[in-house]
Amino acid sequence: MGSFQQAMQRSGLKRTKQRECVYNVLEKADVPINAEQIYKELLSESINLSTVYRILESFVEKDIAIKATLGQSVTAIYELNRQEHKHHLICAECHSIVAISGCPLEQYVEDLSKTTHYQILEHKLEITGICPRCQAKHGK
Amino acid sequence: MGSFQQAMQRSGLKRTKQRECVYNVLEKADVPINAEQIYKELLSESINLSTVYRILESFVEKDIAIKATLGQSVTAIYELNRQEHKHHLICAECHSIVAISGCPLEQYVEDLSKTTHYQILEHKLEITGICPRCQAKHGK
DNA sequence: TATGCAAATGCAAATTATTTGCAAATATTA
DNA sequence: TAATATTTGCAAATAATTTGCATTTGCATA
Repeated sequence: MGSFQQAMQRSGLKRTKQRECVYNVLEKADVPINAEQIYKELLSESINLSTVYRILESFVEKDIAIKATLGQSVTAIYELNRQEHKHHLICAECHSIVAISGCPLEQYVEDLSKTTHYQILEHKLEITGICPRCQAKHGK
Repeated sequence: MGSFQQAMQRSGLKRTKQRECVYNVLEKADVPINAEQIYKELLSESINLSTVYRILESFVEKDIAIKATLGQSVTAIYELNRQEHKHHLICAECHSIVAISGCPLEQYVEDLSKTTHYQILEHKLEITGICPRCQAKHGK
């Protein structure tokens, strides 16, 4: 069974063409994307933008997707809730997002839990910089 | 000299009543706040909301303040750019924010810069958990 | 201390991101 | 296949933020 079908089954959401389209776009994206980007990706399917928003909302509600905001941007971004824990590198100029492999914080978070007595649930690390391409633009 | 006056002098921004008001609100806030909150705080001064936004923009431009978004919220929040680099521990239940002393990422960020060829500017770490007090509530 | 001018502000209107009401369409279940 | 609760499309509403433009103000300098 496809992972979309599984997700619908577990969550109790109906298996519609629109949900499948949005799911597929999220699945093939390797960085978080916003509603507008998903909508544009699906122009040929002529899904309504408000439907995209509603689908994303339902996905977040059911833990199928994760909603977040990054940096100074005020646009919500979404990604499939894959188990793997990931962080991102954001370019301050072109706003491109790159995933970083590995998490430098595992041990730290464990220690922190002991010293603060917080029950740590999750963490988010955002690193901002200038990507090599934008640096090159300056060099010229 | 007040730190507002200093900030205006260093940045070259004019020292206006409105800027001083916004600065003071930011200065006395110990967590980041949004434009609407600042506006409401200043109702008695009757500053226009768009002026608040413009002032915040100019502060961010001049590194007097820092703009960010947190979690799933799509509203920008602002805080004075106090030099100290800090991370925060956020309680998922009572939403209290606690500052963490020390940064576990200094070496990591330096290494990352070498491997990715990004010119790293800054980073933000958000740790979410349940604070001891909220845990205790459950225990009962 | 007055004056000129760029910068800053207020106000209203525009834009962008997101949400909502409602009627029509569709998936699921019996 | 019919019944029904869910989902979608569309248009309009709302929330957050930005912009154009006329007016005001801070500050340099005469």
